[in-house]
Formats: sequence, structure tokens, C-alpha cells
Amino acid sequence: MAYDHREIEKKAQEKWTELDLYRADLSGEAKEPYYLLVEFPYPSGDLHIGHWYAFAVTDIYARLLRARGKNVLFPIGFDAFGLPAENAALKHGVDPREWTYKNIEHMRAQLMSMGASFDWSKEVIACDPSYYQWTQWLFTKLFEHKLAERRNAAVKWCPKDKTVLANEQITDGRCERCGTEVEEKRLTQWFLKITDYADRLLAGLDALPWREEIKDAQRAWIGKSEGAKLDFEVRTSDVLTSAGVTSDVQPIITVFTTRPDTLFGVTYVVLAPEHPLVATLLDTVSNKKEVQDYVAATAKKTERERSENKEKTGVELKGVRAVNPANGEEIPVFVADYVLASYGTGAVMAVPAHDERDYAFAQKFNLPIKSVVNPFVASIAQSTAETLMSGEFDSEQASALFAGEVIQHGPYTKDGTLINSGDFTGRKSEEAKWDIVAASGGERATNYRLRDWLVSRQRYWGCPIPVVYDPEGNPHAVPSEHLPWLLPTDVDFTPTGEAPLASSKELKERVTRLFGEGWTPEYDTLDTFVDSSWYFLRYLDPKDPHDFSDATLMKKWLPVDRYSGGSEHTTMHLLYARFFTKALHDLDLVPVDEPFTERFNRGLIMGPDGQKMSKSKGNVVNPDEFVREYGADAVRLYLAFIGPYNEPGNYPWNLDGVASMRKFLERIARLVECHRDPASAVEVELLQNASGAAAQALARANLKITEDGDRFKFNTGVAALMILLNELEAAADVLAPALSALVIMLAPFAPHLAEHLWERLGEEGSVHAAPWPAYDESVLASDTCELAVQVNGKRRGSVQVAVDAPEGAIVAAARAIPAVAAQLKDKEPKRVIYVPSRILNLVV
RNA sequence: GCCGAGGUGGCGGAAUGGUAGACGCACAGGGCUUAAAACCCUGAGAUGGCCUAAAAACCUUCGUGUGGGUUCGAGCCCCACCCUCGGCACCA
Repeated sequence: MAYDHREIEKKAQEKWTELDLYRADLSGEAKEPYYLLVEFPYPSGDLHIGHWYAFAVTDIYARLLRARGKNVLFPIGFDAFGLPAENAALKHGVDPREWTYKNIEHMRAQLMSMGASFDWSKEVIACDPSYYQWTQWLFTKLFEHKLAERRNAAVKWCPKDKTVLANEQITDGRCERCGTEVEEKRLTQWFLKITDYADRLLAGLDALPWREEIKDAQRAWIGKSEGAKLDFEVRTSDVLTSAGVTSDVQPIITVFTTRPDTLFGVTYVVLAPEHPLVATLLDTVSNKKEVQDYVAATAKKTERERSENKEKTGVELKGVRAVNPANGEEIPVFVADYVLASYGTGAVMAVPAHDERDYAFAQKFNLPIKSVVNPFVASIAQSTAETLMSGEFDSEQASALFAGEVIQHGPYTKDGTLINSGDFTGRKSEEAKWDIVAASGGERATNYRLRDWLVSRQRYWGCPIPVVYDPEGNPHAVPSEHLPWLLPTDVDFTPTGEAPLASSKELKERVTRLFGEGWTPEYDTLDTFVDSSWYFLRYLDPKDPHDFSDATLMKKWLPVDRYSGGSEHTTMHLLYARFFTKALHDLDLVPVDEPFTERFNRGLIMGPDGQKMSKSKGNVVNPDEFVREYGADAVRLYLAFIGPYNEPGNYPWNLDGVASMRKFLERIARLVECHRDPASAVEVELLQNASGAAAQALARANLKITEDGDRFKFNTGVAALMILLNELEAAADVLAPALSALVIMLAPFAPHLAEHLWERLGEEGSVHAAPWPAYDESVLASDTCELAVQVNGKRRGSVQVAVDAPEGAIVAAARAIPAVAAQLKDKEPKRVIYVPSRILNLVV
């Protein structure tokens, strides 16, 4: 063992703490600020390999930036509210607060052990009253500006965790956490009106230099569709009316559609089972029982069961007809669960000829299918139709034939030429669309897939919603002088479906004392995504008891320059944080409109078998074991080397990988130990100016590490270090300044060993305070090069030439190569492609 | 189904339209050693040929998912298709 990693890690970490090396000087003006952010962890209690990958590799970049003269803010904290604490409490009977803070303490030590250069003085803990006081304050600001409101809504409910879930926490109709099938339940809940920002969240994406896949995922999540709202008048049948069933108000079914151009093809209308009109019309239908049974049956089904069942179901409202606003046609009305109550108006106009779902439904219920869009565009209809239809038909016949095709083979869902559409027949569908809307008394409308953000949780271990109710039941924000609105401690948090805070006597007494008799507290706590939507603002002023952050510092440090995190947060946390920033910006609380300039999603470390790590598969890699055996530096280096950090791929953990990094580090240690004569000024001069092999190798590595670091490609940076070491080992003599430069370049990757070697070299201070080595660009420029020679694009040899040699000389030299001559067969090249320092291609 | 990213040796991966496979793992041969470990050196895409006791060296052809195209030249650009991964999905 060339070095004792335990000893040097301990020593180096103590030295850094003593020197307070990583504290960002937030108000300092001397250096350019750089805000490097990494998602703060949940204090689960143990650091796993994913944490290492997240923090240790991002730390390399923090160190690279610092060495290159940036004033780097690289903070850390804990996203400390959440279910696991409560579950642990239930299971082991411990206080969630104690459990959490104990874990934090343990994880702090683990985070220190990886040698990450966090600025601990900025630490935030989301469950700490000094933090959640401001989560609450921000909530009250949103409430005051009507961005937080209470609604009675059907919510998704996990029967096992006994809590309400956000849409985002449901995967395939199951609770993301425990996999239990989600049920629906109606409760009065708090919502944040993120949909008010849907358009701006969408528009803001365009300017962000994020990877397309992240932006597209957010776009899909927001799911903007532009279309129209159209009103279908409802008529009840004469039979029923004469039987004495009448309605005072003439009901209207408003539908949302993105294809108003197909309005003439509507053959029925569908209401979602939850649509209020279903209940209203119930007494006018002749098959009341059947309708009631259907609505009751679908209410029992989970969303998953509804969408899993590909077979369409539904029931007609017999005796009820809707009137097509375009042509006055009377059509049947159905209730079917393929229409979602929560999207659009909860009602759709069905165009089986031009929509897959309507087509399937019409087939099953034997409903008419009426073609109104023909794929043959009018201007070319004649020729295209004739070509496509074997020249036997004119365009009218082709249209008729096409309409028949639709009925037989399925819907045509694209644009085309309108047929069977009254005055609009013959026009292009996409052009006529808005005229049809106008002619039918409809209006343009935009819909989003995005729903408002449900933030109420019937859970204990979360930020109490800072709201109280007056005796009439109206909500009031808790005034800021009463913040933090403390989470009560006298709570029985066994899940019952009731909010645990309701069991707190202290909370009720507090409200009575502060607000008066008859006032009651809000018992729900906030979704933890609220806590994490603004933590990067708090890092700038984490201890301030008077403000959530510091206006001057926000101006200087925001937006975050680079945010590193996991791809699982693309459509939740990342969208919420953007929403918060925009909302607070509008309230003049935050100077920026977008929180994060750059965003990188990192990949996943898989088990050695290439499978996702899981206890049941027994392929979980424990980083601590590797740290113990090979040292933190080797683990860091391996994680950096495993693959490009700027692409969210899956990288299997190679059991020999860390060992090989340790060997590499030992080779460096040996090299340095063998040559540690102090450098003279002359030597430094020589090194920087001479075009010696070592100087060149250093410059190449320097350039590679710097450039690839900025791209978050640390794998090639490590490779550059390896190449450098190979070259230095091969060199006859290595001057001490070269070793110092090597150690400085090693430092971001292997901070402990670099610190140790820095001392062995007799250098002053910390290697992490040393400036990044400079090099002379001209060192990289060589005056000769090996030039590849191709004949007809195939490599046939190479020549050593001066970079500025005349083309003629190079061609002559190339032609002297036997393999080249053999290919040329004495012929003169027809063409000579010469790209200096790259290629010579002789074309015959 | 739609959208996005990708497909390169046994493995992780590298490569501004210009010598494909950097760097590393695993592997093989050798050195050091009484021996092993460690360490050091060397080798290696495939195929065929030539030479040979065998190998090395040398040469041919083929090679970045498949098929076409653009180009003096394509892993990289264009078209079509196949496959893998990720996101969305009865969103009208």
C-alpha cells in the first residue's frame, strides 16, 4: 500500500475545516460568483451509492471552478420532512423529530467522508422551524394573492398510507411509494394554482439551454392543447315531455375539442359519468336505473381499471338528444367512462370517423360513422385521388370511396379536405376550423393536462399549513408574527384517515388563545415538494430570522448557474420550483423569473449485474465498504470515470473498477514520492515555455480536463489524467513543477491524496487554494505532425511532415509510400484533398 | 400509439465530417519471485492470405443496429426500417 488513505483522508478533512476553505463569500466582489446546486437529500439515514454519484461527482466540478478563480457557492442541506420519518416512528416508536435529526447528524459525517467541498455554513434543514417558518410565510403570500386556495375536490387516496396523493405520486394508478391501488375520495384540500402559470412555464422552456428530453418531458406534462368550446343544446323527447317531465332551464352540453373542423361528423355526444348534467338529466331519461347503475359502477372503479379496460363501456341517455350547433342535427347522448371529468369540460363531441376512441365506441354501440375529412387535399384532389384510386374515380367518387374505407378500416385522424360539411365542403380542414367555430357560436379555448397542485397532506411529519378558520369557517392566513406556526408535539400520528394534527390539544388551545373562541386550526400539512421548491433561495441567507432570503444577494447570485440532479425530478420538483420562482417573482419577492440556468440530469448506477440495485436482487453496492478498502478518492474517481455525467445513462458498477482507480492513484503517489525536489524559479520558467514532452502532456491534460469539466464529462477528464501519468512515467526526468501541476489537476478528482502529495512536494497552504496551472497555448502547437494518407478515402499510410510543408512536397512524400504507390498504379491523382494537420486524400 | 434519447470490441466507454475503438476493466503471454500476491513489460476488432515447427511481422478484405443516399471522405449529415431505454398515454 503506497499510502494510508484513512490517515490522509482524516488529515486532509481536518485541514480543510481548519482553513474554512469552502465557505463562499456571498457578498465578495473580487471573484465572479458561480452558484452550483445539487438536490438536497432526504435524511434517510444512510448514504448509498446514488448519493455518492450525486454529490461526489458534482463536487469535482465545484473544485474545478474554485481552482479556476470562481467564487463558488456549493451548499448542502436536508429535505427533512416526509413519510419515512413517520413510518419509522410508527414502526419503532421513535419520535420522528429525533429520528430525523439523528439521521442528519450521521449523514453529515458521511457527506464529509466523501471529501465534498460543501459550504456547511449555508446548511438548511427543511423541518427546522427556522426554515419552515419561511415556507409558511411564502404560503401565506401565495394565499393572499389567490394562488393558494381551498377546493372540494375528488382526490387520489392511498388506502395503505392513508393519505392523499398528488397526481405526480401515482404511477399507473398505484401509489408511487407502496404500490397500492389508488382510490378516489372527496375532501376539501389546498391547491396551489400552478395552472395559472402553465403558459409561462411552457414559454420559459424555449430559452433554457437544457437538454431537449428534459424540456419535452415538461412540455408533455403541461400538455397544452388549443381548440374550441362548442355548445350542444339538449332536447328531451316529446314522449317524456308529454308525460309531464319538464325542465325549466334548457340544459347545454359544452364540449371541448381540438378538432372543430370535424363538427359536421359528430354522430353523438358523450358525458363523463361525473358530469353534473348526468344527475340533472336523470329524471328525463327513460332508462334511469340503467344510467344510475352505470355511474355507480364506474365510481367504484379505480382510474387504472377504467383505462386498463380497452373495451369501451357506456350507456345512452334514452330520450335525451343533443343538437349539433353546425347543422341542427339531433344526435344521441351517452355517458361513458372513456371521457374524463377532470379534463376539458368533461364532455366530448364524438366523431367516430376521425377519432380512434370515438370510432371504437361507435363500433361497439353500432353508431353511425360519418366521414367529413378527406385526405386528398382539394387542389391536388383530382390527380392524387386518381393516382391512389387506380385512375378509376374522380375526386367526388374518391371521397365517397374514402368515406367507405373509414367505416371499414378505422378513423382518419389527420388533416385534409372537408366533405359533407355544408358550406365548408371543399375547404382545407385546418383552415376552416375557426370559421366553423364562429359559425356554430363556439369560442376558442385552451386546455392543459397540468392540474393545480394539491398540497394538503393528512400527515404529521410535514410543514403545518399556516391557516386558521374563523367561526364561520372562512380561512385566514396565520399572521407573520405568529410564524413559525409550530408543528404540535402532542400528536397521535397513527394513520386513521383523519389528519393527525386533529388529535393535538395544544394546537386547538393555541388557536383559541391567539384568535378567539370558535376559531379552529387547519390540520393538514404541506406536501414536501413545497419545502423543496424554494430551498435554493434560503441557501443565500440561511439563518436570517427576519426574511426568507436576502434581496441583494438574490440579485447577485440568482439564477442558479447549474443545477445537478436526478431525472426523476423532471416533471415534479423541477416544475414546482420553476412555478414558485415565477410566482414569487410576480410578487416582487424574487428578482428572477427562471430559477436554474443550466440543468443536468445524471444517470443511475446499476448493480454489477447491470440490473437496478435492489435488496431483493442482492446486487446492492455499499459505498462505505469500498471507501474503507480503497479510500474515498478511489470511489470518487471511479464514479467520475464510469461514464459521461452529462447524459442520464445507466452505468453498471464494476467490482474491479474502484481497485483500478486505487492503482492509478498509487502510481501517482509513487511518481511524486520519487521526485520531490523543490522547484526552482528557473525550472518553472522552463516548464512553462519549453515545448518539452512533459510540458506538452501537461497542457493537453489541462485543456481536456477544463473543457470536458464544463461539459460535465469527467470520464474523459480522468482519462486525460491517466494519459498524463503514462507520459510522465515514461519521461526520463520529471521536474518538480510538473508534479505540482499534476497534483493540482488531480485535486478536484482525488482531493485527499492531492492534499497529501501537495505537502510532500513541500508546497505551502492547501492544494485546493492553489490556482489552476496556466500553460502557454504555443506549447500545444507542434511543428511536425503525422499526416494520414488516403487513396480514394481509404487510409493507406501516413507521413511525418512539417505542419507548414508545401502541399507538393507532402504529395510527393505520400506517393513514395509503397502501399500508396500500389493503389495509384502510376496514375496521376485526379484530385488532391489536403487538410493541413488532418488528412491527405488522393483521388484517382 | 405519440414524443424524446440512444444502438461502437467480451465489458464501461472515446472520437470539431478527416488514421474508428482513446482511457480503463476483464483476458493472454512474458519479467521479477523459491512460490504466490503486488508490481513492471508486451499483445489483442473480425476475416482471409503469406511465411513458419509455431508465432511475430507483413499484406488483403470486411467492420460503429439494417438498407439506401449525400460527400474526395460518414460512427457523425439525409431518407426508410429494426431494436433498446426514458417520458406521456382513453387529455377529445
